[in-house]
Amino acid sequence: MRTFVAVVDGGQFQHAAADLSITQQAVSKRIAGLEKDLAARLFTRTARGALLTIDGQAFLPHARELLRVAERAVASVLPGSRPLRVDVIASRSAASGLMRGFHRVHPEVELDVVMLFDIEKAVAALLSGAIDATFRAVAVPGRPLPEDIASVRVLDEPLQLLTGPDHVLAGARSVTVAQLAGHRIWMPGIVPGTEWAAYYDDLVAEFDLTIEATGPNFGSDALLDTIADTPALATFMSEETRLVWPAGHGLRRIPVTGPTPVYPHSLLWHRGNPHPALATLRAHLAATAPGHDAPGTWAPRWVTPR
Amino acid sequence: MRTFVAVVDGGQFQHAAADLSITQQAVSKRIAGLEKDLAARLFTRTARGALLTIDGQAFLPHARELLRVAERAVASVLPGSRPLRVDVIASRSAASGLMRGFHRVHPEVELDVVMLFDIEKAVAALLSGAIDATFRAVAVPGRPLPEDIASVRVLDEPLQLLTGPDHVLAGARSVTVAQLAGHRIWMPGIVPGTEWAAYYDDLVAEFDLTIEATGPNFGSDALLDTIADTPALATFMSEETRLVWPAGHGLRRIPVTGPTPVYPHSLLWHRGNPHPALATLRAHLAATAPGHDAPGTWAPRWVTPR
DNA sequence: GGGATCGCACAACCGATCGTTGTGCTCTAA
DNA sequence: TTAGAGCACAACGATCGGTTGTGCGATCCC
Repeated sequence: MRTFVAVVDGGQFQHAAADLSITQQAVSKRIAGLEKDLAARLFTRTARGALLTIDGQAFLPHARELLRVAERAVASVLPGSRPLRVDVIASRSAASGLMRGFHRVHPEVELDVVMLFDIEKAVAALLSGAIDATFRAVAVPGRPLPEDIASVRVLDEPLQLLTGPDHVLAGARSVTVAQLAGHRIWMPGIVPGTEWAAYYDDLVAEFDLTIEATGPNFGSDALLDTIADTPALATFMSEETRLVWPAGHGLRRIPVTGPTPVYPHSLLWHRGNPHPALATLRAHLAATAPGHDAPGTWAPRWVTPR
Repeated sequence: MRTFVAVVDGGQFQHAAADLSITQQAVSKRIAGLEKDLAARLFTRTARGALLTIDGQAFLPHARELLRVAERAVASVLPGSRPLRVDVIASRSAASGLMRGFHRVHPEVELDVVMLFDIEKAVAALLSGAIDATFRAVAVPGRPLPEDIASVRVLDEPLQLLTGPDHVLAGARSVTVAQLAGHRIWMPGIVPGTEWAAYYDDLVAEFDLTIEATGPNFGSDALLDTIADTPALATFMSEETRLVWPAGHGLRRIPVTGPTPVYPHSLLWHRGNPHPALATLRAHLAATAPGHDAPGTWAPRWVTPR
């Protein structure tokens, strides 16, 4: 591809050969090979150089695009000034939405979004420089953050109740946390020791709920199927999650109030990280992120204040 | 890249090897080579397979994108059902704008836009199947279209006068064609025998203008420089052309009336062309294209009526 | 706890690939 | 007609990328 583009830009094989520091014969072979693979003639050879055929003209923008993408791919793992690498807790979380908003406002900032397993791995990655920032619920009890890691609260993500059509609460327009006492809340796939586990532990302790966090996570489809078919089961789900499920399931989303449990997101970063885009991200979040600790919401006490 | 993505999808080297019909050792070597080239570890090898590192996670979307682009690149020259290939007369012409509009409405239609030299080459390309459609001013006198080539008028592109700040007409809010008699209109780069040449020949014959079509085209920058600096020179330019020129040039665009010369664009295609997207394009143009032959406009008589 | 199994890496080997040099052909311009 | 520019073909050699064979560490399971 690089050779093809070089010939187009140079106008002739010899020029491209000089550009690439190879012989004209090598360029000829490369182009011949490309034309053979594509089963299409890309250049018309003239006595004064090479001109694009129609096929070549159609191929050219794709070739340039390929080189751009390849360059970005390499840059994404380059130790130097690689794209800003941000960890989010799940692709459908509110943090992911914040990053999309950031990308809309700052499309010039190259981004790579990754998803690490838990806050421990995320903090280790911050310390090692493998990532530049992470959205997490910080300060799980008994595990203070290292000195070098800074954090700010950026967003509270409200949780809603999700039930099937035959659930007792399916008809309710909203429920209070107190009303949930005694009902079975099913949260499969919560791994002990993660911040999610700590969050639900606190929620259970404070409001006397019954949360079944056991069992493997067979994916959201299986979860939704079970919730839809089991009248006695419900689950928590972020308000922002866009669900895609087959019609006819009749799933109900019910706001929870008095108070509304919110999952508190903070941005964490390494104080010594010099990446210029990190400052841009922090400034953007400070300017645009909605508030937190609003009246009528609940978050674990161990969440760092402010 | 393909191997990298296969390992990610399969979860282990062996699985990827089976997918690609090569040995596990070959996969190991490919990944090792990629990691060496990138100077980054992409997988953590475990006893149950391979897991992405943070670098690998950041790299993955770029790798997938690269494969997508490569696939599209190959498809662009595939003889089978390749993208719809449309020829436009210039990248800044109104036809180009029509294609952008089509792409907005039908983003699912894969497009390749090319630019051929003149209508003869374009018609030959239509007949050979190298392109699927072309925007041209059809029926240059003495050269009827072949039987198999169909055409419809789609758009009239009004021309404006472009002058420097010191031109006699620079202050006019609009000029009539009659007022242009005697003034020197400079249109460098018009190649004899093309439809552009035929167009200006007719314009000159009908309104007794002085158009200097001689001289090589040194690019639009040189043209604009000369127009800006030469009080006695003006040129025609499409109303839609967005100019980018240094501040201070003081170029003036002056509408031409009584009548307004318009460059008539038609869509040409091969009657036997079965490309499904061709019908989509024709339907889109029929539904959305502005009218033509409006009162107060002028186009050469040899333009196909209707 | 120890053998069986799983999964990846290293080594040796070998054919295909891709570069080189040398040469010939064709088209253009003087 | 000739000189030169520009690309293709041929022969050759180094490197690359595949294979087979084997080793090593981790996990699983009785």
